[in-house]
Parts: sequence; structure tokens; C-alpha cells
Amino acid sequence: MSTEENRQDPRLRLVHQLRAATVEFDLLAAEFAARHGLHPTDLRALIALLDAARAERPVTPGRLGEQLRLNSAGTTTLIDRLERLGLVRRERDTTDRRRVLLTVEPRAVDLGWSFFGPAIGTLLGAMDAFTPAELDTVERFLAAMTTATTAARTNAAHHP
Amino acid sequence: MSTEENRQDPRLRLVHQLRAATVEFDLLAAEFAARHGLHPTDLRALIALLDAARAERPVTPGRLGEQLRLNSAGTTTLIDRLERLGLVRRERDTTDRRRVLLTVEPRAVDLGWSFFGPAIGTLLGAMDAFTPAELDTVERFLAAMTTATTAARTNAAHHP
DNA sequence: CGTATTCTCTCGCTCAGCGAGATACTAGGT
DNA sequence: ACCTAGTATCTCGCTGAGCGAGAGAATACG
Repeated sequence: MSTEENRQDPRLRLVHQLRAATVEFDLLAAEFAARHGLHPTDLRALIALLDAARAERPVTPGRLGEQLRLNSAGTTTLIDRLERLGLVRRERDTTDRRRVLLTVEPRAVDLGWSFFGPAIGTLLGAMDAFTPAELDTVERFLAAMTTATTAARTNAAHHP
Repeated sequence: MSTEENRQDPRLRLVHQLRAATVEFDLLAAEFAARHGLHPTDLRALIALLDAARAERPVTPGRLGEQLRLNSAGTTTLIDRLERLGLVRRERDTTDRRRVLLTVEPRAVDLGWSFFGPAIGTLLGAMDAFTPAELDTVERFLAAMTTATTAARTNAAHHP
């Protein structure tokens, strides 16, 4: 996509590849968002909500806003937006009536699959060129990179 | 980070890992942006500009806006912002005087390295746990995934 | 009970990005 | 030379995402 230099260190080349993949993923997400009149934040929220739904974890506006790094006002607006689009529903928690529980509508699940389904299919297809052992290596690698990135991030956050 | 289910298909698990890595990268970028009073778009622009500078490719507002999917008005505002921060400079192209050429200030390069340098160092360190052959496999894998994602994206774009 | 705490929402504001159009320059035909 | 079409950037006015401050409602805790 961007530069086709003859990089020296294979490890640096990998960092670059990793970033290229990230950029491509983000572009795919942006494409999806734009097509459905969603803002980037809406999509991030939707993904978080679908993840939580699959894990049967209840989600409140507070938790969602925290995860997306929005303040409470922004979170309210976000949920208003998603609710207006019929993607999510607010329900008062019966045990703690200060809280609101967010439930994703079936429409949201369908929407997610309609777009990411084919994309995931393409990815799975491309994985056929690799042996199980190789995929295992890649999985370890990705896990290591994720951990390292998290470490770098929290390091940076604690080191003003 | 999100769900810790016992997924069946290792390939699906990999898709998930890939997404997790992407999310973590984006969070790191957001952390950097927030710390320096940059908007997400500013950071994307800066990365594009630094890439172009390293490849010695000249960048005009038009090209930049195209890459970031901004219209001309938004692009002008973006460059105004970057210029006000002293990260970039506008210069009229002498051969085609309709054009403006953007050059990144040394300050921008320093800024980028001050943050991503340590992060990249952490990533490189984490790669020491893998053999060159393994890293080679991972590189092929990432390239395949990037290509597949691009394909899925342009497919979706052409299939309204 | 009263007081502090927690969770969500409202209000007013700032500013990123959009659409429409202005401006300035270049290219090509005649 | 001139007129027209095309290209690159910028200006203006507007919409709306997200912020800070704080209100309102429910719970926890002394």
C-alpha cells in the first residue's frame, strides 16, 4: 500500500506489515460505517456491544463510555444515536434502578454479520494456504504483539 | 482484552487475535494523539506525511485529503491545524503554482519517534522469542491477511 | 435517617468535517 | 493572442460529535 523500500531488518519489516494490516482493517471498518450512516464511534460501540452480548456480559452506558473513552455526555448522545437507528435498546436495571442496561437488537447482529461475515470468509479462505502448525505460530506471535503493545501503551500512560 | 471463550475453530480464533491486535494498536495511537493534543485525523495525517517523507514522495493537500477520505474543506482545516502546531509547512509548487507542497518539520519527526520508538522497541523485543523461520511465516501470513482484507473491502465497495 | 457516592442525563459550548462555491492557475483548441 | 475547460486550493456557513459542568435519581454507609 504505502512504501516499497528494501528494508534491512526483517523485524522492522514485520512491524510495518503489522501496521499495514491494521490500516487495512480500519479502512474496512470505515467503509462499513460510511455505508450504514454510522460514525466511527458508533461502530466501535457496536462491536463492543456485540462482543459483550456474545459473552452474555451486561453492558451499561457507564461501562461502554469507559471502554470507548467518552465522557458521560458523549456516551448518552452515542446511545441516543444507536437507539434511534434501532440497533440498541435501553432498559432500566430492576435491581439497581440508577443503571440502564443496553441490549443489542437482532437488527444489529444481522447488520454486523452481513458485512463482516463475507470479510471473515475471505480471511479464513486466505488461511488455507497455511498449515495448522504455521497458524499456531502466528497465533502465538499475535498474542505476543498484543501484549507488547498493551505494555507499551500503559507504560506511556504512566510515564507523563 | 474482550472475550475469553473457548472458540472451536483455530482460524476464527486467529481472526479474533488479529482484531485484538488492531484494537490495541489503535488504542496506542489514540493515547499518543490525546497526549499531544492531536485529533485522530491529525495523527493519521502525520503518519501519512512521515511515510511520504521517508519515501521522498511529495505530498499535496489534494493527495493527503484523498488518502484520509476528507473533502477539500476538511483537508484545508486539517493542514491549518498541523501548520499551527508547527508540524508541517506549506510551500507553493514552483512548477505548477496551483499546487501546495507539504513538508514535515523536524519537530514532527521527533514527535513521532519519541512515542513510537519505544513502542517499536518493545515489539522488536517481543519478537526475540521467535525464530527467523517463524517470523518469515508470520510475515507471509500478515501479507496474506492484508491482501484478503483489501479484497474484501473493495469487493464491498463495488457491491452496493 | 442524613450524607456521601454512583449512575445517567441535560444544557451550553467548541470545533472537525461537509456542501457549495470562490479563486487562481494551467492546458488546449481555435 | 484569447476563450473555455479542467484542476488545485481555499472560504463561508452549517451540522453535529464530544466536552465540561452540573442536575436528578437511586443506592450505600455511617
